[in-house]
Amino acid sequence: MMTVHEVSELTGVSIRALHIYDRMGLLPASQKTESGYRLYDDAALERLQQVLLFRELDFPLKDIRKIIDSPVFDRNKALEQQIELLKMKKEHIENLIDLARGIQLRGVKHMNFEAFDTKKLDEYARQAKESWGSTPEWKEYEQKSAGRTAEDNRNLAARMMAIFTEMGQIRDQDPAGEKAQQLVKKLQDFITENTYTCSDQILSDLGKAYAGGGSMNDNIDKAGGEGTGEFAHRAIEAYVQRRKQ
Amino acid sequence: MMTVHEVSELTGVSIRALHIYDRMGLLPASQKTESGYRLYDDAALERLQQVLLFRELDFPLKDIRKIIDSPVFDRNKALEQQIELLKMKKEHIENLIDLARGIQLRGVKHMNFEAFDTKKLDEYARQAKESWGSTPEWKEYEQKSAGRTAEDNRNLAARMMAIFTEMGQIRDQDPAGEKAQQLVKKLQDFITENTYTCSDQILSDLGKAYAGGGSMNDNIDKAGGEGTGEFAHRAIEAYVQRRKQ
DNA sequence: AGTTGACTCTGACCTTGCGTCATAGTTTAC
DNA sequence: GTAAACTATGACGCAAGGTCAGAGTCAACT
Repeated sequence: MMTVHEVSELTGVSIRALHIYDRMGLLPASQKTESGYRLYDDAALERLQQVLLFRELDFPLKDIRKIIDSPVFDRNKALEQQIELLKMKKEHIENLIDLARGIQLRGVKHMNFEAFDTKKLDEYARQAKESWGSTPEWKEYEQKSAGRTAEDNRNLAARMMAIFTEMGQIRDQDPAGEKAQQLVKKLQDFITENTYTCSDQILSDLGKAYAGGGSMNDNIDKAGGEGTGEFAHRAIEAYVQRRKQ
Repeated sequence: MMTVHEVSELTGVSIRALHIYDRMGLLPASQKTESGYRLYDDAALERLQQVLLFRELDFPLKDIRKIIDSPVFDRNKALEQQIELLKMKKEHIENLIDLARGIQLRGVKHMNFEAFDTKKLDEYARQAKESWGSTPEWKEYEQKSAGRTAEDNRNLAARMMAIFTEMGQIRDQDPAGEKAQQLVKKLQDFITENTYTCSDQILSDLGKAYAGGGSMNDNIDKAGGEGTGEFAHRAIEAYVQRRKQ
């Protein structure tokens, strides 16, 4: 657990910015002390890394939040897009260097402004944003979450984590057992109710993230104890397999 | 002469931005029609190119104006700095690409935020800015121009140009002749009075810019007729040489 | 000559992403 | 137990425009 100061030192993000990111839900503090001090864990840092990559690409913070919180968010897809955009930006800068060198050597008489043109880059960024906000799942999520405050969202997250805490309590039992299967159904219903229709396919995808070693995994293990994410993954697989027949 | 629309199309700068740049003196319209429409000539475009290079490097517009209008402004020095900064920016982006690739391949467990660090870049940019604002000439200029409005500045520019118009009228005569030499002295005094103490050395440097084929040259030729810049250059050289003895 | 459509002007207000106090409570270290 | 260092909230300020609104201008077609 790190304080704002420590996070700020480590990442170069100002304390003021952390306040803002917290309040707008872009990077909520993982926890708060009784006196209201913000504390951040590794999952938060991981999220911050994502945020900073998007920020570097001049995405509006609201959009970043939307993208990262999108029900269909996929880190790898995001990284690919980010790399692509970074490459375009690099190219853009190379063009500017060439332009500046050209002026140095041959004077300014060319009047070439193409190097400043960011249309391609902007267009790609627009597409990238759209790719997160135009799926049916997202539309549904938008509707259901309209008018929700950051408070509400934290509340929902807490209720979701409560389910994983329950799972954690039986993680030494059979993932295909009745209690575990009931909890999986409870989870699926909860997601459907509060975010978007959670098909078995989507549930299965989520399950992979729960055990994938990412921030999801960490969060879940924190709620239910070491190995809960892995357990949830197996329980979900059993659930989905059974329903296939 | 181009309209705002045309300039906007050519350069990608919005019309609104052009309005703002005009009002703040960063990029004054070269001329206005009776009805108040802004018109831009090639010298303005040249200046805009400089502005955009600095803007790309996230220099505040006010600083850009200061730098470009600095009595000691030197296009080549500026270009060198810009290239250096662009190279650093490029490197920064390359680091980010590496970071993103690393996360893709090996997961996020490294928690490396160094790639986001812009301290080196910021520091260099700070130095670059300072290098324009810390010469004695600049300090003097700051004092003399304190409280001057954009209107005042245009006025001064017009009075300066009037001197070149006078020069233009005698540009078929001897640059070392009495009339020409009087005008050079008038110019030197005008600069000393309104900007900073214009030593013979500085005057000589300025003279080179007047004939160098840049925007200065263009502006002067526009005020006094083709060849006036060249004439001014020679007149100044004669003036300075004579005073050396 | 009149009208239409595309431009342009100014001015006022809105927005983003913070920086900068001010004020007040909290924790840590000696 | 007190100083020094942190932290929180809130209010305000700022840059660099975007976005109308209201009004004038210009070119072109009819």
